[in-house]
Amino acid sequence: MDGAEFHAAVYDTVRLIPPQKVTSYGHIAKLIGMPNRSRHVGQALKFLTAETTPPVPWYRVISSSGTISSRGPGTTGAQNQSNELEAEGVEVTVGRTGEMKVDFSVYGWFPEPGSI
DNA sequence: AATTTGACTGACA
DNA sequence: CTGTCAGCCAAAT
Repeated sequence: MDGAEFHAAVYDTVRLIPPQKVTSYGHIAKLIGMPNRSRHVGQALKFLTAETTPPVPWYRVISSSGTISSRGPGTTGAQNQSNELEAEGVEVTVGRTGEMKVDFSVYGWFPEPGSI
């Protein structure tokens, strides 16, 4: 599997995430069959943002601790991501420091590899 | 060619 | 709760 196939595998897996559900980078990597490529999942996702067909719901992928990665100062990305999630009906908890969290016990999606 | 970076994770203090 | 450390690897510097 080369870089392009890795990208395609990530996109396909992200598209499998059901509405109103979220999962983590590490689990995406696991589903692909490469549990130690969590960082590259993030790299593949940042390369998106452009309109793809069909679209990739990248905003349903967050860190394993249930928090949305801030990626840079300002209200870029992360704020938009929480907006998208709330639009889907996912409850996003925001603390006083701007921390954005999603309750995995309610919205988490972690199927076993091979069950999909 | 060598070093650093990064939308990460898990374990531990 | 916060912070540190090690493991991971393609891409960027």
